[in-house]
Amino acid sequence: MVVDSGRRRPTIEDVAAAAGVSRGTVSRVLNGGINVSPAALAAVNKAIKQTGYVVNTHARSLVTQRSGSVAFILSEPQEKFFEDPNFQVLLRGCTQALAAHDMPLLLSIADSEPDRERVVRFISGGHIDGALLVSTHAGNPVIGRLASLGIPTVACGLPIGHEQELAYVAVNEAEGGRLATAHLAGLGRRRIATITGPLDTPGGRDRLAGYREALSQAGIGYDQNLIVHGDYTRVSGQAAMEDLLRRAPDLDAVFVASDLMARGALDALERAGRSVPGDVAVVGFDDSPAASAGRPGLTTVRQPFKRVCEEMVRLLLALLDGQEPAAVILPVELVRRDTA
Amino acid sequence: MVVDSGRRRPTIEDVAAAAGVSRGTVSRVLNGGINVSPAALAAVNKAIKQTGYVVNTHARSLVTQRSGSVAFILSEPQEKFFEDPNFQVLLRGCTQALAAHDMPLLLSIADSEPDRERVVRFISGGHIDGALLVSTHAGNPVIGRLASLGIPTVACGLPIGHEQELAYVAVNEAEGGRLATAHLAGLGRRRIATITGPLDTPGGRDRLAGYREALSQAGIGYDQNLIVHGDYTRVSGQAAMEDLLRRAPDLDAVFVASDLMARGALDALERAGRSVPGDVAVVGFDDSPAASAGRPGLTTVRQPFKRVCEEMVRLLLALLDGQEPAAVILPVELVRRDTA
DNA sequence: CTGAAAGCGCTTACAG
DNA sequence: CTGAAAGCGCTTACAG
Repeated sequence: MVVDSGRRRPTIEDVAAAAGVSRGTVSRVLNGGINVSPAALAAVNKAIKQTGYVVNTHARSLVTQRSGSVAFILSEPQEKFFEDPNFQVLLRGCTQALAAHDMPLLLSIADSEPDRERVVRFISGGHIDGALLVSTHAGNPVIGRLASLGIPTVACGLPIGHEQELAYVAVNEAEGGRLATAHLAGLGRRRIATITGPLDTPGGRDRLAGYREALSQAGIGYDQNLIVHGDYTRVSGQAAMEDLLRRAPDLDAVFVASDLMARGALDALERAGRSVPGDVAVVGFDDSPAASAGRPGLTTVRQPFKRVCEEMVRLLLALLDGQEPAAVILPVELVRRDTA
Repeated sequence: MVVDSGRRRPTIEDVAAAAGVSRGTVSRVLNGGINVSPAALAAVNKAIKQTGYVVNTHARSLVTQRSGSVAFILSEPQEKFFEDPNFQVLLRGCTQALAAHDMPLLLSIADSEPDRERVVRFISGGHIDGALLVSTHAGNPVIGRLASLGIPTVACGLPIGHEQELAYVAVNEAEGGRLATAHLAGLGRRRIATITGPLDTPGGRDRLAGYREALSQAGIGYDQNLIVHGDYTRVSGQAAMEDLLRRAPDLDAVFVASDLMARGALDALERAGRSVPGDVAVVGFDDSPAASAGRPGLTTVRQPFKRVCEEMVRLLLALLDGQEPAAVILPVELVRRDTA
């Protein structure tokens, strides 16, 4: 490939001339090589290499009415964005899944009302073909806007209140909560507490449901004192654990709805002089670096983030292809480390 | 504004018709309103509102030969990307600084050789006007590629080995190291250790230089045993601290070249039964959430990340405007909390 | 200050 | 299978 930033970039015309065919034929080669003779195909490919031709996406988009790019919309309060490692994992995964289709990812951050306005304006300006949406909270206005604008959108996680309109990829949250709690019960623990996420998030709501289900399956009674809520941050996990230790000093296990909160809970347990897992067994959720890096290694429920991203991109491409919105639910699995 | 995803989007032609002027006049209004009569200006603006017109960027780019978007290139090994909160801060800051200019940010992750190839191909395809580059390590091949392709590029941090070719925004790393160490000396500490970053990064190299300068200014001798190296991760900070405690059990302070490593160092000190700041005073670097959230609050050197991002974008726009590459060095400041 | 027109680089029926 | 041609929606000299 000849790269030359100084000279005019070669166009389809240059390739056609070099290959001795028409512009139409070059274009056909570029778009899948259908209805092209083997000889022409070979000539054009050679000419492309020779000239260092790269398609001008703007010219292409102008006629196809497609931008060939998608927006990744992160609609979370700022603090979350900074702290929660899952966003980074999702962003990275989606970038790479799209790159595999040669599609660039436009990052849009919409964590304030003016930003949301701007993002919606940008989206409705036709700059992108579709959107990948990451927003955990129910009632986020961006969700409704995208849906009503008819922008092909795939949400990450259950879009509470818009399950019917939007395509989405979620993990089996309830099963994760059940798995974690059943594991603790299987260890012989009977006073199993839980630190949930916000209840207006699927992760908050459904992991708790799984917890309750596991308790009932294990024949363990339900105790309101063993349930406290956090907001997925490390400090909230620590505060929640301190709260639990006050309310239920006899607890012997805790299922925490995120690894980050679990780390905070471990801090609190250490300060309270409780050994882990001896006195209190702990299971987190996510299998993020917060679980695998650092000591002790955190037993947790693994979310298949890479797979989530791949499915999101697959679903979005299907939408762009005219298919109906679909939902994908992915399985989770327990990862045993040191804390339970 | 009328948004209608069903109907054909209005074009400049529709606006011209509604305003009773030619397409050229509408275009002039769109591009700054120069050489347009007040009456025409008003009519066009009204027509734009009425029709809900939004410019088709592809058509515009096709004629202007400018994409109007820039790439944010993150060229770091995967682990770093996941753990280091600074990348997230930079990404967010640049996204917002660009959004203020109505420019979208294309995220490009180049942490493996195939990815680097892809990113360079994408960039050289003319899809973007310029690049914001985040890559801490010297000798990163992407830097040279961008420079030789003539892509307007602004680096975050000193681009070691390419200081003359590339525009960049950096903080005064050496001054940060000096400030932190001088603060420790001012506290009466005399056995001041340091945990550096990798020495092929400006942050590793220059913060260490500042440390040495402060020692010499304070009349404290230099002791090789008090210097160990980490890689900016939390676990590396912990390991480095353990190493230091073995090599120099009498140390009474430590300057750590990142907050995350400092957290790891605090873990090690706690395990070793050293009180902070009583036995050992600790200063970090960055003023990231790792410093402000969590206990104890970490005394640290604040990097003005928001400002860094704004300057990067300003510099890039200047480059796109034909100006010569410039460098901006931003000041740092000490933030006192609990650990020193 | 304004309009008519050329042209940016593609794709895609259409006719052959 | 292939070429000639129209057209996507803009911007920008050019002439007035």
